[in-house]
Amino acid sequence: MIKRRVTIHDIARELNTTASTVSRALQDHPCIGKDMKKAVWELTKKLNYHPNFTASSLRKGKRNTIGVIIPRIDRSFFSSVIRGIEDVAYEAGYNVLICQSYDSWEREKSIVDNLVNGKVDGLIVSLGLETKDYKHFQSFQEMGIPLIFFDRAPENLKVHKVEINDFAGAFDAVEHMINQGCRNIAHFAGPKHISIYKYRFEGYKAAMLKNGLQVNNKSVFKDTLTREAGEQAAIKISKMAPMPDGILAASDFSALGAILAFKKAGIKIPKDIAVIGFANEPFDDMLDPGISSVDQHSLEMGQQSAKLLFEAMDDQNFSNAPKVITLNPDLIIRKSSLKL
Amino acid sequence: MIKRRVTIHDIARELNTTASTVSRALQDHPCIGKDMKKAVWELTKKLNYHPNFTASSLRKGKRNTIGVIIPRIDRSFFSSVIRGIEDVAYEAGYNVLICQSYDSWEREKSIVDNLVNGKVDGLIVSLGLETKDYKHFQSFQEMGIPLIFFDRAPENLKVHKVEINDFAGAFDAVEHMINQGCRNIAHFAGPKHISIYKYRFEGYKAAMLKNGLQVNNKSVFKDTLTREAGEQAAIKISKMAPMPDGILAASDFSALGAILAFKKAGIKIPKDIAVIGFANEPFDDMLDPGISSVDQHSLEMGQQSAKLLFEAMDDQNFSNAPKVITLNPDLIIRKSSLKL
DNA sequence: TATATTTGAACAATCGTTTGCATAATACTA
DNA sequence: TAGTATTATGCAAACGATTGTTCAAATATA
Repeated sequence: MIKRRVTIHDIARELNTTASTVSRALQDHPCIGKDMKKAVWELTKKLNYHPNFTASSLRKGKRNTIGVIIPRIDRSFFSSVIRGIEDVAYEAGYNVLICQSYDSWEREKSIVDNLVNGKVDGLIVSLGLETKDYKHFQSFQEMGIPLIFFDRAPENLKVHKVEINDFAGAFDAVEHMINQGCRNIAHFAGPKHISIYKYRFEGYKAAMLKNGLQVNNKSVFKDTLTREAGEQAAIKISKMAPMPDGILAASDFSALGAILAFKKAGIKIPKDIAVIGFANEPFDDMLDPGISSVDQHSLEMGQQSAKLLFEAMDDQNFSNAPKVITLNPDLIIRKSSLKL
Repeated sequence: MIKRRVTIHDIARELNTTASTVSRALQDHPCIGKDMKKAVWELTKKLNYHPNFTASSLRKGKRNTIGVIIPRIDRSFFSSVIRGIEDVAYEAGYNVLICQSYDSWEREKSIVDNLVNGKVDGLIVSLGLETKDYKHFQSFQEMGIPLIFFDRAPENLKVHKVEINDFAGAFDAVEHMINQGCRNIAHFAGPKHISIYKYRFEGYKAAMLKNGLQVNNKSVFKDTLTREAGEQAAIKISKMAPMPDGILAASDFSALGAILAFKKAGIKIPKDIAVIGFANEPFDDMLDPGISSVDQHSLEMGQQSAKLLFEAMDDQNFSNAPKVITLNPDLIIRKSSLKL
């Protein structure tokens, strides 16, 4: 049984004044006298008054809420990004609305459509794996609601985004393995239509070529992002002759799957084969051997995304010049890649 | 540059009718003629009309949004619960507002105060570690906004909650270790003022006593929930004589810390000492040995919490009889506790 | 004392939808 | 033909806060 809320009108009636005066008093408006303010403050306490946020939002045309769309929240990368976002939003007095696309284009579209009706003042998105066109974000843009992408961003589109230098991350990881004596390095790739995976692949190739090493097509495993896929790939690798002596995985999960499969097969890591993953998931540090990985600064990515969004919301003309923030990844070296 | 939104008045003007007719047409109200409906529908498409959610919320007194307060989101237990909540909410056409208390009483209070102004139609909470009184939730209750707790719920308070049978979880885990030959089992406990940790401790004691085993005060490690605390405790344990031959940790993280410390010290798991944790974190399955753990059905906990909240929101008189849903934990047995 | 200035507060419109009630037009019954 | 249903629509008042404008009283100035 929801009780009728106390409103500023109730306060006004009790004090023989009007709602506008009460409203101004609550905002500490200079035009309101000291006594009146005091009286209002005291009565709000007494009556347990809470301003109606919806009414205020409607009048002010601002919801103080930002939306976040991610594939799913129970992935440490994403939950960590959200932590960063929520943190910045909280400081700014904003709330965060979370939506999961589950990598489904259908659901992503339905979420965007649901959010476009003024529920949020801005939106932060990491695209689902299925998403290849971005029409559903158009109405958002048309409404003039600021939009920021992070990690998985649309390619060839002038939008604000926060990303890491995936090319450099992959490049450095591969060079590190080469320095450790690897000469025949395999790659666990992700879907090429997603730019982050494309760039990781490019970085891998570039490092190989720069060091005079061949990229063998057989050593590039497509769509190998999950633990299971990593296991399968490892089984194939263990049967190759000559067997690769290093792997750059585009995901920590496939790196994990491979490592566990190798262990089972009696293949030594890093002695027989070095492994480096991507994302620096918490478990990298818990395993033996620890998994070397490219840290994506997920927390910072969230913070930067939120900050960029707030900039865009503050500055009306911000959208004219899409801003791209590129974070530098850090190669976290652990035992899985230390041959020397 | 936010453009002025198209409103039902714009639609009405164009069609020489009124806003109320447009509104009803959009709702497919039986009182509106077919032709008019069609005309309205077509014009909304053409003008790219999106209903203003805030205005609708204000009028209907309903926000279609639920709030969630958790200590922090980048813990797989919590992110998994939220996944469950968001899932159920999405199906019901509700949005989810996420807030992190960081286990701070101060912040928790500030969040609750911020949410009480009608931002949400209902609230799901897992308390912060610092929280010992629940006054800040009172205004929420007074407003008649349904409130559900999960996992960390207030004790001795008649509130709706979803919890697992922590007593049974701990009890079963200890009996399992006893069956594996353990006789001197230690416990890594959490703060006693939080009921879940209290019950885990009780379950541990009960299983010991039932099997004629002593509970040694020295074997109960207080506030040992983090990886670091687990490491410290393991170091102490390794110096005890006789050394315990089993540990029930109230957290997977302290179990992890202990296992890593034991490994370093050359103490064999489970041969020298068995270890069981709590929460069945994803990493339990990745380590060698795998960590046995009490699964808390986090996803289901989220789903049930959301469902319970929706029940409470539907039924005005629901609050009269606080409902408690208790999930049965599952003991997931892995190598860390298999001596036989 | 008359006028100008400042201060404090009231009036009323507005944000965009929703909805109870009134009304007009048409169809149907007696 | 009058009277009753039925159908389709308009009118206007909400929802609760915000804010530009107006107005009255109090104070200061000439």
